[in-house]
Amino acid sequence: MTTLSASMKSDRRVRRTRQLLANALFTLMKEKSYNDITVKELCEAADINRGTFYLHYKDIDDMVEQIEQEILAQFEALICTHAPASPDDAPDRLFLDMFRFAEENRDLYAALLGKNGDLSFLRKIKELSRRRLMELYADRLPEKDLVRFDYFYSFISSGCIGLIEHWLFSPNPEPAEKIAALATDLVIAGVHPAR
Amino acid sequence: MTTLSASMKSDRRVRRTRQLLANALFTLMKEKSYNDITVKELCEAADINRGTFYLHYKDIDDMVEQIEQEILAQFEALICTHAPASPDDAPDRLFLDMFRFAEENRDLYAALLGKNGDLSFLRKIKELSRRRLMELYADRLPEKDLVRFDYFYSFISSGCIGLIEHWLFSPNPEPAEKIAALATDLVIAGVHPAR
DNA sequence: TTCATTTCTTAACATCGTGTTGATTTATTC
DNA sequence: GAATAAATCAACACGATGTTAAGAAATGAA
Repeated sequence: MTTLSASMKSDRRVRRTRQLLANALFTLMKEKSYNDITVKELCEAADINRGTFYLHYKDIDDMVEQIEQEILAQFEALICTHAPASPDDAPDRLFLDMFRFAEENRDLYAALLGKNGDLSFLRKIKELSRRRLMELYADRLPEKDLVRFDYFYSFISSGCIGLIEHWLFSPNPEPAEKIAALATDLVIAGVHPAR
Repeated sequence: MTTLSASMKSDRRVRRTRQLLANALFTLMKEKSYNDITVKELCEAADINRGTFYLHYKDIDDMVEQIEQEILAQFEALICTHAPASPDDAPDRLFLDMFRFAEENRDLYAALLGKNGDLSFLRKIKELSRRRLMELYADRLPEKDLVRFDYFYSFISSGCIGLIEHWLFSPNPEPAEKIAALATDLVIAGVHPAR
């Protein structure tokens, strides 16, 4: 059920079922808050027997959680490949990878960050980004004010997620490269247009 | 039911019932995702007859929506009192009001922005802030790049909400004045600590 | 205070989604 | 091809839902 035996994910049927369920969920989430998506209608949308759902997940929350864990693990692995930057480096490369990753997982991101999405997912990915940014750029700390430092990176990581949200739902989205460059600009040169 | 007759809100019993329900909801949301808070347990927590709930709300989603609408209307009224700033003004005053408002409605904010909160509320309040900031500082637009301008303010408004989140859940929160000043700094002087 | 009005309570009801079961069929791996 | 594992199907008890009608309690206005 919640046990992910080795066989469970290598079996093509399992992958198929889970994929169908995930796709159906993302589709339904475009129109309905996932609070009131029932297991019944999810399975009907996926054309999967309702009993089968319970072979994989405890309930819909559990399903979302598993999906989130998987994607967050990938995300963490990705941003941890970046070595601490040299003093003059900008976080271009890190941002680029982050935005590319969002691009590759557009459907999932759109569902979980959309208007019927999951706030806890937003918080988790934001916190991962924030922690990593702080680790990578800890040496640039203006030592006098630690609290301020915390708020700095809360602002930045939230801002970047804001960029992703705006980007995901814009009619004709720019390539990841452009957004990454923009994010770098904002973080390096400051955000105020009047500057 | 969903009809808010004039009498409905002036009657003390109505105010009492709705207040009890809201408090119970916020309390339950500290521990449970509001997906799986049932009407039954909510009413038991509020010590309100279950039938009474349905005199006020269609379901829990409807309840949350009504609460959000009310607070968002107040928020919008608040930020619309601010006249367009003179060219050299910083958004201190606007930020200060925003953070004070969050402080006054701490329980509600903590519930709706907490880990079991509502992403659509986050989006709405962010979008209101963003629109207002753009209206107030439209004249500072660096005309060459409109898309960039959009992203600018997505970044800023998300960043500010990020500050609020970090602030709400920090063990001993600073006064609103200090956060407002910090937000202004970030927006004016740029975010990068190395500067 | 009194009285008409409105809200809250109580209990009962049919309905629907839930989560589980056992038997059967289908698909996959080796 | 045979053994294994997953998906289907039908059936089940259970609990939350949303609604109803009648009675009790609280309210605001005269």
